[in-house]
Amino acid sequence: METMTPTIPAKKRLSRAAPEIRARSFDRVTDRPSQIENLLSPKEQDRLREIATVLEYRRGGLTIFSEGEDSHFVYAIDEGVVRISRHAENGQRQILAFMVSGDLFGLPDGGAYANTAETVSAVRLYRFPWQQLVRIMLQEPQLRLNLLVRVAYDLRQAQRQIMILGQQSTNQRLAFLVLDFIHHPEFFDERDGRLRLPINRFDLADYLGIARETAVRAIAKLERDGLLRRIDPQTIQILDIAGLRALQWGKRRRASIAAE
Amino acid sequence: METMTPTIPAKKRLSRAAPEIRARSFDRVTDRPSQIENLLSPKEQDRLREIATVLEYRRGGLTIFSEGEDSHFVYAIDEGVVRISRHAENGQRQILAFMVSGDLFGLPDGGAYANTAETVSAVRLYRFPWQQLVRIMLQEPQLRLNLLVRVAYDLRQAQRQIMILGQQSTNQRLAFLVLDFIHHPEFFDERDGRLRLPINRFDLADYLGIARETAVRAIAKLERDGLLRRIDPQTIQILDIAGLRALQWGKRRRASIAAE
DNA sequence: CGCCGACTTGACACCAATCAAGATAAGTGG
DNA sequence: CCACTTATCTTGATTGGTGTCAAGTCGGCG
Repeated sequence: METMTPTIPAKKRLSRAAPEIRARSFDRVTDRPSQIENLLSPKEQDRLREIATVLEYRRGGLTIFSEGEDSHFVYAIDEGVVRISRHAENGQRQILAFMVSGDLFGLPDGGAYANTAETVSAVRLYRFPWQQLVRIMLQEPQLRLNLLVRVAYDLRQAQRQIMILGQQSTNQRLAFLVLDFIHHPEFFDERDGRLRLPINRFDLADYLGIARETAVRAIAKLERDGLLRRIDPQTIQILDIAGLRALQWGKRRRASIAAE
Repeated sequence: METMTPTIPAKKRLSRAAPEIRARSFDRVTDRPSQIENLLSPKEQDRLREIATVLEYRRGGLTIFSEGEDSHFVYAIDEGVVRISRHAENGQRQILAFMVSGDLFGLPDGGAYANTAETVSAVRLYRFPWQQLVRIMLQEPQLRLNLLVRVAYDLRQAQRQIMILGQQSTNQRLAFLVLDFIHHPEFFDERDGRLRLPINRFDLADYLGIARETAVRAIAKLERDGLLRRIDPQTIQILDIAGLRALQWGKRRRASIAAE
């Protein structure tokens, strides 16, 4: 819920007078819970439950829907992890987001799904018929506004991902991913510092926009630096959270001089 | 308006049985006009005009708002180009999008702007007080739904940018940018094939997530390959659109074997 | 036990970031 | 209008990072 509103130094604004020099600034991490329960009144939740179907996927690797298919349903995750991806013509896959419990996905784009959704682990989710959802929204103004808030939140997250892919080095990207997962208690055990990565190296690489081997090497690098330790391929122990935080916003290879 | 819904070959879906091999697929380019006029009825446009203020910025490089500032207004562009960017703590800047006439920006995120908006050229835009806009939306259900559509569209665009940054090579990214601008008649003259790039190399690089010099070299490369020709730094002549299209989805350095 | 898939590490080539320097264009003031 | 300043664009040389290929290890499962 940390909606930080830091002040920005006006004099450090990028101006014509400081050419080819970038202004020093900050990043607002829009990192707030996205539980559907937090956004809906009990009454609205009841309305939704009436039209919801519970779906169970017993293992990972199953397709919920594919990009280009006609879209009739919207989904909300009750438990498990789902990957949202998009494929290029040449077969390249980019994972746009990992969805966890409480997240919403499958909003239609011109009647069709824009992305592909697949299970990463066993998943239980709610399925809402889009047409009925629209009908309810017409009656419940607040619900529609909440949906807008959700989409706006997803947009912020996507923009954050653009920042990471466009500006951060491989190691920094990995630090982001690790720190993101740490916020989910279902994966991170605070007592022993162990983090279970629910995704394999392949998905991890396609999410960070790097090659599998590079992802492995990045993990090995963080291990050499004493920031974490590999227990097994799916489990790591976090040794230095502060160090990870320092890494994620530290200087990049592509250093840009701040306007002083 | 090209809402393509290509069929997806079901057998080429990624499966556990084909490990470490990525499925061949496609990309749905959600490339449709985003003119506010197309989405609103005359009546709704009138309601909006009542509360709108027209702002004029005489040159580029001016700040409309900065990330972290309290947000009270939403903006729509009538003419000119605006860059939406976000800054990291270490001073790195990522340009998230270039907004042109008809585009909407400045939606608040928890009462504050999540991004920075600056003029790239002389700009005329409409400014809407957020509070009044919310009031109108409560009375006009359709308007709110339209706003949702707009945000959903922006989300698709952001996801497209994630794909480009995560999967495409430098030359391919440049091809994307060029082909995007070609769709805007205000920049591209179909008769002589001349395209005026309204942004400088610095902005271009920060948008594509590369260094300035790399952007220049990428342009030089496309020129050597006969795809375009530099008239002056801000103007290029497109010589081979088909070649650019082939480039943007062609094989990447990070080649992934398609499941055949 | 043998197979297969996921993970890991090494070698190498290539691309892109960086540093440096120069060329061109755009303002600015006399 | 010109001299001067400044910003932007461009190219070269160098180095580090990362994709790719190849090989090997580990663990699960039949």
